[in-house]
Amino acid sequence: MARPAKHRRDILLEKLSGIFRLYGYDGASMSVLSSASGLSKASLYHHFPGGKQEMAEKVLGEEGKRLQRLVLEPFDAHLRASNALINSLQGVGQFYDGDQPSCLMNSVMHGTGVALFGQGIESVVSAWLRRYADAYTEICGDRLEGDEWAAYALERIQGALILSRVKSERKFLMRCLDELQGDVAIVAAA
Amino acid sequence: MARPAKHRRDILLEKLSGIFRLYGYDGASMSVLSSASGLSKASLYHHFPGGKQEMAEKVLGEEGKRLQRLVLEPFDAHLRASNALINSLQGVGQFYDGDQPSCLMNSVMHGTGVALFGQGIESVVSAWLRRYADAYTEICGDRLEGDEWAAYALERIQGALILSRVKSERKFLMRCLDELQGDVAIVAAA
DNA sequence: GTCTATAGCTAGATAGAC
DNA sequence: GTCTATCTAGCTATAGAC
Repeated sequence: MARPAKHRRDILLEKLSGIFRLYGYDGASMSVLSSASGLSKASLYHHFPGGKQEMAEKVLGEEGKRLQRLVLEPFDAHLRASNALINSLQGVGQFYDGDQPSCLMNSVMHGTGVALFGQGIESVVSAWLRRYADAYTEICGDRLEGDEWAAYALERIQGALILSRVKSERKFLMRCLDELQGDVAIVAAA
Repeated sequence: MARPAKHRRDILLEKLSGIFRLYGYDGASMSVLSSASGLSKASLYHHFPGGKQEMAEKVLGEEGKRLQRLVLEPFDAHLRASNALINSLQGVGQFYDGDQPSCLMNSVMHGTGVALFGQGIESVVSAWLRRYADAYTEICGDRLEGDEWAAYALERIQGALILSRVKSERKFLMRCLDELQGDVAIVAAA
């Protein structure tokens, strides 16, 4: 008997995550969350006594774990910095999956969500920036250049997500990730 | 007597614009729009009989005109393509003003706003992409490279706006615009 | 753990006085 | 052109049966 409850909770969180991603925090009403999850509003309150805010917290927590696993953990594997970076960029492609990839953290960073989650999101983004800056600094030997490349990489990724969503084409994200991996390979070979 | 009514309407639209930018479409409630504008809800309905949707339409219309004037019009001035691009990138810096610049179109591209304004925003972004692609193609002589640079430029700009907002620092946008102008100058000189 | 029913409130929108 | 007062619908959240 393989713990179906936990499994179902993961699925539930994924459904809720999809709604917050599409609607943002204020746009994700309890009615929408209820029909998307297939549970009544009362049942949702049973699972998340803190209501919508707790749902968003849990969903963002899972998203943070996913980012940690796919994008940040490659840097803990004691690889060469260039290989860790390339693995991480491939992880980014998995992290932002689907045909119209978009960033949950960006979706909830408006209206009520800013006050509730802005600080947490800022610290996640900062950690991501720091990892990339450290790795690229190790590759090119210049701290300033490493900082600038990290900002450059995150800008391209986040901007590509916006273009992908606006134009409904995943290719912007894919091409951006390919080019970033190319950058790393070139600088690492030099 | 210099048409104070029109002047005040501009100011009103700017106040409303700031709210939609911060809160998104769903998060911008009539109460918030009312207190931010200093007008009662009934007065807002006098100016915008179509309610919140019409407010957002008018605000997005003004934003479109601003983008046209600051970012796209440089390409109609019969300059060399490289100079037009550099002028346009300086226009981007004016278009996204303030200490924590952010994109109104991105803010309303969630929840209800997608169905209402998604198509209009897509066409604005496409026009922007096309202008940059044409100009860069003229500079480097390669259509494919022009298309790719246009996507690259818009990704960096939109991504820099996200980083600027998350980290509350305008420097990401400024550095990105400086580097894009540097790119253009280098390729134009080659 | 799930539901129906509903409380209490706030949303968008209107009526009508001034 | 602005306001207060108010409507209805939808919101978040809870009570209580099963």
